[in-house]
Amino acid sequence: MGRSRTNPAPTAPVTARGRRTRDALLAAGRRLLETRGWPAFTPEQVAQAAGVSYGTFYTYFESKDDLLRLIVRTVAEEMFTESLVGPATADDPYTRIVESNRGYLRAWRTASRVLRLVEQGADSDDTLRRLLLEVRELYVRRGAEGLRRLQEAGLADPELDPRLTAIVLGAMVEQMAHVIYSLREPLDEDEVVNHMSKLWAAAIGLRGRP
Amino acid sequence: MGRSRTNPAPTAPVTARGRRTRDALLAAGRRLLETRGWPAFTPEQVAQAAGVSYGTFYTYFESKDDLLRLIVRTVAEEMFTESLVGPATADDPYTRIVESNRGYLRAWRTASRVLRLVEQGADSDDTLRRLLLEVRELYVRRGAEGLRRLQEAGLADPELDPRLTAIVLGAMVEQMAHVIYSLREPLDEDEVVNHMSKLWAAAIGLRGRP
Amino acid sequence: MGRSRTNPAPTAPVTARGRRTRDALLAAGRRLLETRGWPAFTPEQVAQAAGVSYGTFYTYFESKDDLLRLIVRTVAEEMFTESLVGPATADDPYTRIVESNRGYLRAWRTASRVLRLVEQGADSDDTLRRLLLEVRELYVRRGAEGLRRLQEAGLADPELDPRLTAIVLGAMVEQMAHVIYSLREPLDEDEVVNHMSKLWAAAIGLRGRP
Amino acid sequence: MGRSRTNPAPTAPVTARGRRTRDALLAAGRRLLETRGWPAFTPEQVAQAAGVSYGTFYTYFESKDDLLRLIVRTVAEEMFTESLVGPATADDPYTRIVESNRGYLRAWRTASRVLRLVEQGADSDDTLRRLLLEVRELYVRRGAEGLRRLQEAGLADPELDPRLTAIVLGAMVEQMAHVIYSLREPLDEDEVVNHMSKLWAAAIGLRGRP
DNA sequence: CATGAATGAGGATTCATTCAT
DNA sequence: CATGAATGAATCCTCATTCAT
Repeated sequence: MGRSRTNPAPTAPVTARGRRTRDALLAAGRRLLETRGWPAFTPEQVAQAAGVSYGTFYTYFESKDDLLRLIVRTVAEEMFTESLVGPATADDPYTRIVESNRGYLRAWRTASRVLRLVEQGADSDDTLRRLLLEVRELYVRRGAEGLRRLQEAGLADPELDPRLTAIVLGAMVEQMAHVIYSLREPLDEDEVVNHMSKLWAAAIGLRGRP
Repeated sequence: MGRSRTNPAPTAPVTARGRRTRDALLAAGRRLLETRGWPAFTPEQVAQAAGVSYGTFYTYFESKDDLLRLIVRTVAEEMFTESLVGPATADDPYTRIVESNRGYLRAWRTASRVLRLVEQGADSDDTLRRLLLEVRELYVRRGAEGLRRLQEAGLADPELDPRLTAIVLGAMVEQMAHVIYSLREPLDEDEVVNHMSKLWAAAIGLRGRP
Repeated sequence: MGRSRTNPAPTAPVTARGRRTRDALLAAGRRLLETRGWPAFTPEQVAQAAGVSYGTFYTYFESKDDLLRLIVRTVAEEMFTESLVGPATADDPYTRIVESNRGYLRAWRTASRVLRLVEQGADSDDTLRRLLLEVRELYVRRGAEGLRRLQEAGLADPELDPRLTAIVLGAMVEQMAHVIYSLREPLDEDEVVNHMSKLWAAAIGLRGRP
Repeated sequence: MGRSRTNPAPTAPVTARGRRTRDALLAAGRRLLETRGWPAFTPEQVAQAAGVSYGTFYTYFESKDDLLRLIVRTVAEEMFTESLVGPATADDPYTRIVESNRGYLRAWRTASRVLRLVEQGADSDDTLRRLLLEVRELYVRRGAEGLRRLQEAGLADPELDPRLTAIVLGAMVEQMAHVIYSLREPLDEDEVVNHMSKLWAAAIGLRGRP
């Protein structure tokens, strides 16, 4: 990390086999990072977990940092994608909050570990930091818009600042994902989702639920 | 061959000078950890930052881990202490919520960086992991009790599970501390405190505010 | 933080080149230990003596201790092997004693330095200590059996306890190897062998020599 | 060890208290060396074992090597002294051999550990090496003279070279001391002394015993 | 003299990266 | 492309010795 680069920049794999190897390394790297944390995230262990030889790592990645960036990008992309799923499955606003919270919680479930790992690595360059901020921003915006729409429909307290409210909501859900999935506080996911939704509905003064 | 530690474990400093040096090392270690993260937390850099020579580090700490444990303990203790400050400064329940949120936010402000750093590596040290859990538990309990009292006084929604509610509240505040102080989202502390309090008051159905 | 070994333990070399390097390291380690003693036995010096770079040491050995164990095992095995050479080359019992003493002396010549070195540090490694005891035991048993056979054939004093006698004999030869080869007392090997044999033959009351 | 000397040469203690402290350090150093081996022989541990503070070590000894030299000299002197005790307590030559062997064995009992430790320390300067050789020489000479006297009195095989015979005898006893006291082979001291004596008497063709 | 803190060179080990085959 | 060996800077830790009080 942080060494000066002298490696030849690996080119994209051209053969199918090459692509498979590369994918295996990516997957192995991510799995290691998620399950065994930063110390296990070494080129050697990644290669081994992917079932290829040590040196092969550098056939596909310029450096360890290179792989890390790619993993984070992948995780971020998944979160972007996930955030688009079923933007309005239900009619009932409360049910939409529940669904949104559940989706949000699950998105963080997958990503939380990796993202937190990166967040504190002082090594992590600014590209990553900005990427993380973008991911958060996406969710914030989505939440803010949802609230605005409710306010416009007269279903939520019109005094609340949508953006700030969404930030606070996002913080709550993100940290709960960490509490449940990483710290392993013995809580039932469904119960938490329901509770958070109930609290949130009350917090924004949601009208229109039974 | 096994080496089995022949040197005695470092003892507490006897002279004033020793105490000063030790304190300087502790402070330097904590500062480094907070400001420059894990990679900067090396005995060499800590010693240098404290203005003493390399080996002096080991006059006072058995190992790098030893110092880390002490720092985390210090941070945790500060949070315990801070949690006791002014348990009931105000009569008005809403004001109490505001004050409590402000205190909570500030407690995490100091500790958040260090505690998150440790959280990741905490796989390897159960002592620390347990300490972190205790700190969180303290805040959870305090929040749950506050809510219960409000419920008993007929001032809050009696249906809410106090513990779960407190966990969610804690998650919100802790993560907001991170968002504000580490990610440096440009938010005004007072505004955030007020907003969180307002949301929370509504969430628990607080009665008795103007 | 505990660190808990993330790198895999070194595996046996796969290529011929690897085998050569590993052998060179083993040989260099042993040579250093024999000729320049414990303080010269550092991974750095071993690597340098083997003509490879510093880190290569750890490609083949888990640690300095690991190499030491291997060396001692090698030395011990050589002694086991050597102890089997020509168990009965001569008919004449006296000649057999001479040959046995010469073999014994030479076995210790090679091993003495290394084994004594380890004997001191052996507090810390029971594996090695036991190995050393086994080597000695092997020679003791062999000597005891030889004596018993002579006694049964009516060629040696039947009153002597075979085991104790063999221990004493072993002690004599082992220490003479040290005196000659390590302390460099200027003595002729042949002369010493003959003298020891003569004394020993008389000591056990050997009959049947001219 | 082996550092260039910049220390002021400690002077001999003038006060009684000074002498006591110095003696305590010497004793502690020797005890540590004998009982816990080389790794425990550090200035710090010696000071601690002597009940004085760390720095005091250097009030009395120029260096760790300095103390080591003094210890070895002390041990050597004891062996010199011991070798003079009762040079002819008994009339009977066999009894004299027994007594001599017992004395020899015991002398090595005390010294063996320390002397072997020093023997292999490549650090140990030539002064020590020469001292060790002198100690051995003393015992060799004594043994050789004893044998010569027996030969002149017609009580021992006149063909034996006295010096070589004494060297071999010395080797046997010295190593037996090691086997018994350091390797802790479970042997009875008296039995060993008697057995060695019997063997030796036969080896030199001693006449004149019952 | 005694004390306890300070020093820093030296030693063991790790691991990201490069290289020869 | 793949492989496994080689490299060496960086890191943690030890300990003999020096120094300030």
